[in-house]
Amino acid sequence: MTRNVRTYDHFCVLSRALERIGDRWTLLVIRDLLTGAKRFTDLMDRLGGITPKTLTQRLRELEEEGLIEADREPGRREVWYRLTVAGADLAPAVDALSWWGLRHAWRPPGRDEVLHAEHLLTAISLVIDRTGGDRAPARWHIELEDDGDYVIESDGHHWTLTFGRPQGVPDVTIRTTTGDLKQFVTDPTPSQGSALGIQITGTAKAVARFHRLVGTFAKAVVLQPPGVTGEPSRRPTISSQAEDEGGRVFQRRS
Amino acid sequence: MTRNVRTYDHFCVLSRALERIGDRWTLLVIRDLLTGAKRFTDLMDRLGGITPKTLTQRLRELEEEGLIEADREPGRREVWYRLTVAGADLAPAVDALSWWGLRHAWRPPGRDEVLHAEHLLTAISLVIDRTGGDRAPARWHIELEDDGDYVIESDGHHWTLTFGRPQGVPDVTIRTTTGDLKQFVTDPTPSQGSALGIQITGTAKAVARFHRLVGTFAKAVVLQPPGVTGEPSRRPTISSQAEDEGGRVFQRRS
DNA sequence: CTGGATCCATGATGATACTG
DNA sequence: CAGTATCATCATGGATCCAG
Repeated sequence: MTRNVRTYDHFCVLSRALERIGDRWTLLVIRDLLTGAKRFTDLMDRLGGITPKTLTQRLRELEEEGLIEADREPGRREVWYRLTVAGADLAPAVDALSWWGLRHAWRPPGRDEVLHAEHLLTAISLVIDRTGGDRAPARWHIELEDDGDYVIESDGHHWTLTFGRPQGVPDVTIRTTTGDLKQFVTDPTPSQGSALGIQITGTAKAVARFHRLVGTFAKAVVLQPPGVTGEPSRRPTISSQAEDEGGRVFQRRS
Repeated sequence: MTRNVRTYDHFCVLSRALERIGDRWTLLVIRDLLTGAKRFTDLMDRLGGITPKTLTQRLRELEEEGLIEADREPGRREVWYRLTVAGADLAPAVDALSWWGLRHAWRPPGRDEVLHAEHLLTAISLVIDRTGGDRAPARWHIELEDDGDYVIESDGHHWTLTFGRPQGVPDVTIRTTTGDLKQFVTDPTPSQGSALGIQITGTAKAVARFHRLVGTFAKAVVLQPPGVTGEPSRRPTISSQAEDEGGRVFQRRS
């Protein structure tokens, strides 16, 4: 009798959590739904390499466990998947893991790696939220000609990314493509924006703030693939309070 | 050519993190090392059901990725595994996932589920840290006759659990066994402590605070297995700011 | 006893093609 | 658009054995 690989049978809150969201792909599905409801093919686009079989299986499991809901309207082909409150409550955990990944598992994009605009924007939002002290309200509308609309905004406390058109008037509107956006964030200056033909509109002050804050991301991480700007960097380049000092060991928290 | 199951090949910080700690058992190993260095068999004890083959593999992977270090002193049998700074930096992510598990994936202990004292104490520390406003400094020494020493303490900002004897003088000392501890936390009153023969020493004030804070855990969760005190509860019983209201759906964060 | 290694079985996942 | 179906492969579990 082989033990069920999907459970741990421990009396432990972390084991319980991992039984629900610890399977391969699961947390990536949650991540993509945290920015807003999506269709099956929207998720397939973002989860490059997943097979439809696996995605179906994950969606069914998540639905059964009450983390997502499927919106199947009769007479409509599309099925929209969205998080329940329990699912959306994973946001702090997803953010904590992403933040760790940014600092300790960073590497420049590989040659054959899929880059979806949403995940680049997620990383930008995360860096702006966690490294800058600037949390004053803002709303940036990013229109990607090849991938729809995104909104990066701060409510005065936190920066978040959402998929879809903005609710309310944006301070800054950016119109470009995924490819140009990727180029731009490595050097988010007005001149680079012009060179790439990116349309950025808004008040001079708001646009300057946009450039400055996106600059914190460019400074924080290395986007160029190995060989373009020098040595590949497998070491983290972002510092936090208790940062690596070359393998020194310590004992729980700071 | 089958794709490597251990990578995602996405340019995404969460994917990068999950490639390192997303495998089965990996985050549970991290969790057990977050409370202090452990030996192979210490980990085997806590990771009930893991095979030595899998544990060896996980330890090698984590060592290679720089998240743990193995302390192999010549002339000594034991190998001590401990977190590097990069590994210990996973603490916020582990805590966030555990906290989600406590609220949304709780269930009473199953009949055949392994309960290790360390994981019960982890959950207690987490609840005290996140639900109470009481973060004044404290140091509780828990001596388990069958499982060594633990310390739950607050530095004035956060409550943490560590494995091993306390550094400094504890405010409260609790001497008992794993089984009695499990019984006690369901009803952490002085009378129940006496009935179980648990030795609790310290000033009256400190001991009263201990009982009160452990009581927040008892009130927060249901420890009894189904049938003992009534209906099984698969629903979470702890409330946080944005709590489930029966499947209502919303859009990213609160 | 600790700290593993080995062999085989099984189930989860991937590749590819196809369908209502 | 939203999946199913079929086959192949790899990770994990069970059981057992072993060296210092």
